[in-house]
Amino acid sequence: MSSPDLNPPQAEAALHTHGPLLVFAGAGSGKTRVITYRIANLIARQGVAPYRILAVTFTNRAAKEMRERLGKLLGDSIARDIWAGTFHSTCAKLLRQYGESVGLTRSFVIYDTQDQKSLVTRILKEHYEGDARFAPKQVLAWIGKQKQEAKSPDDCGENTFERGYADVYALYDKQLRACNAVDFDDLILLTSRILSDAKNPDGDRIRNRFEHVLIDEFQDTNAVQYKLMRSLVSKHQNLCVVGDDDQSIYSWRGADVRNIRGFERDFPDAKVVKLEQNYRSTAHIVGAALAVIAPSRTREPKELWTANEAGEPIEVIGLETEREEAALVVSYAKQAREAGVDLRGVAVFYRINAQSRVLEEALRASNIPYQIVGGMKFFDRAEVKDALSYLRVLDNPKSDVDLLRIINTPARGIGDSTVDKFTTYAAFSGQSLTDALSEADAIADLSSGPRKKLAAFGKLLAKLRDEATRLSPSDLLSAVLDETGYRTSLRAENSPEADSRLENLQELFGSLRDFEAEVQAAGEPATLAAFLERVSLVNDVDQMEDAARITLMTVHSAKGLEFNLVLLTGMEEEMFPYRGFDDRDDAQLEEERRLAYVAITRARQRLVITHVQRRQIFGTTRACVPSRFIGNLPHEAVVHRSTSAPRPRYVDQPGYSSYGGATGTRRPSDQPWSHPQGPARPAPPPLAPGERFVDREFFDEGASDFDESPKLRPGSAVFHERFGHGKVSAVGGGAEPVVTAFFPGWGEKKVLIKFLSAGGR
DNA sequence: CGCGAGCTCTTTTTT
DNA sequence: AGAGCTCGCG
Repeated sequence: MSSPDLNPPQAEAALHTHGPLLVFAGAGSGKTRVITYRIANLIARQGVAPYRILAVTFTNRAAKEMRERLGKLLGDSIARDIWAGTFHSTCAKLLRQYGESVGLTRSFVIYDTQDQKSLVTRILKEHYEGDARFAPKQVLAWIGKQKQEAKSPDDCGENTFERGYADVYALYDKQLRACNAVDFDDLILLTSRILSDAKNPDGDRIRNRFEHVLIDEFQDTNAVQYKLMRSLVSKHQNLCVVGDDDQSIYSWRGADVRNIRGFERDFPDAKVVKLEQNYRSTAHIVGAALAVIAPSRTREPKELWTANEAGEPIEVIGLETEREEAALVVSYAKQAREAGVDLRGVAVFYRINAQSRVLEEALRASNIPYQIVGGMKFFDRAEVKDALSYLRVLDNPKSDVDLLRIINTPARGIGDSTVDKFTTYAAFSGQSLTDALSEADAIADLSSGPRKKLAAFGKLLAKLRDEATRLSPSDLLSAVLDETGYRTSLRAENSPEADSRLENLQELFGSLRDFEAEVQAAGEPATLAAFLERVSLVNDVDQMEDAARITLMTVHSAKGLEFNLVLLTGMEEEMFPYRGFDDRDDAQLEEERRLAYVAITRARQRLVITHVQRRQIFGTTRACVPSRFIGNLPHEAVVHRSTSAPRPRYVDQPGYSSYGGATGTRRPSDQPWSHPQGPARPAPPPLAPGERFVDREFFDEGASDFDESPKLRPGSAVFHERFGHGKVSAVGGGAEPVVTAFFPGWGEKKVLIKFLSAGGR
């Protein structure tokens, strides 16, 4: 296997067989090739049984691709036996088999974000009526964080405030178990518990099962995942982790880049290999990526390089508005299509999903075939979730969240007050809602009408559950849609919206059919449970179609993918690096920088970067200046174009020193960006309330084409009679001249601009 | 009880 | 800008 297929470090990694191995795999350095060759080597030369190899990937799509490649090297029947999947899907599979000791039966369901929210809302209503301390979203974020750090309710809650959260956490977990349900974080956490419980024989069973463990995208593992991994390999230490600290972009969901940076501390015997030659991109693109990541403070030392030719220069294009930007994307796509380029190789990236709509509209209007990854997911649509809730509650009767979702969908006269009394009864008698349904006649609080309706609903479900034992999953779905009247009620609406819902249900049916065919082809039974699990754990990248269309997605979704032509849009301060409501700290800014690095390194041949002067987003118009990351690009690798004359802009824009080639190659400083207009601007005298805010210095000189209201922008310092000094967080568009501003001591306030004056400090 | 209008609130990135 | 929610009416 020291073949010409692999360069020396690649071969070194691929031929490693025992003990811990850390592979730093630079972008485009042939990582997947190394992983597949290494697994092939373990099987073909070392005689390791394929089913004793676990390969954890970041997406199910990556797992599938790995399997396909291995299929070519070793044959499909061997490749099929390898355990390959994400942390979440692997753990789900293990819990189906070994979940009993942590309180799960085989038919447990996986609650998604929406389900979690409805469960927590119900708990808060029941136990904390009227307590404003708890907002479901915040509580869930906090619980998620604890779970990602492997903390149980008893392990957390240092102060009173957190203690309150910990109590909700305990109730929430109790409810989940009562529902025979888990959330995403539980998949990892519960598996980890099984493994680290010395008294649990299942832990050893799992451990013994895997002789070799491989983890890809290791820089994006969190604390529980790390813990799980350590106990998984504690006996044999046959562990190979592959990653790139420069591509760590998931700290916001608990990923800890220290897992990769500190790997050698926990595994002192680890062999370390660095893959530094990039085979993917042109030299210009590699150079651009390096220049963007270079100012990063904390990096594992490594040198990415390429022997590829320089290629086309990177185009940086300035436009007026997001609509023009979309038109530019269309024109590049058209150009590509007319040149006979395969549209599969073209991608459009953006920082946040909200940017996709304008792009989508423009592409649709121009008949350019495209697909969008992310955003509103198919399986998140209300009608699809309704149908799935029926299936889930048939499979797992204890799932109260699902039962509540469908108890009055379609409307069957069971209103809120009936539901309240019913759930109270169930809680009081300690039953699941499904069980309580069969006693509907005995609920003293209810009058005969609601009792009858509940009982009828219970009979309907019982009938369907009976049919479920005989029908295939797809036939069961048909039965559900018919017998519940769901289809009929949508047809009766006779509206375009209802028609599109019916189409979506048809699509769900189709996808269930596809699933059955696929699973049966692999010689396995197509169970409803397996389908529901797959639906819970697929992401949009997994679902990406391999059709001849261009692809639109966030930079996060693009991780691990590559395209011949990448159009990277919205490269403006505040958008990318993104700044939401709050200022960000250095660590967050570093992550934005790594995100930009990921974006650039997805491109093979051509990279086009666009930025606009003003952008309409979240209902307001923002003035925009080019991103500091544009300022980092090496002069010689870039051509600048603009559809309009350059306009004046803030000269002290941090991290951005040259635009249109004005000042050349000076390395920009990389300061926190919280004050784009620069610190310590002299304060103009406050105006009397009622006077208009017209401080020229605060606004862009070239912005006369804005609209009628004064040109405050996020970050502008303002003064208000009552609230004092503050900072604008958003500018309200439309007729009302209002802005949202943050005032220390008062919080976010929406105020009329006429009551504001320019306020320095 | 169900529906609709108006209101508020949010607005990163996702398994 | 958009979704989701609450409130009031039929």
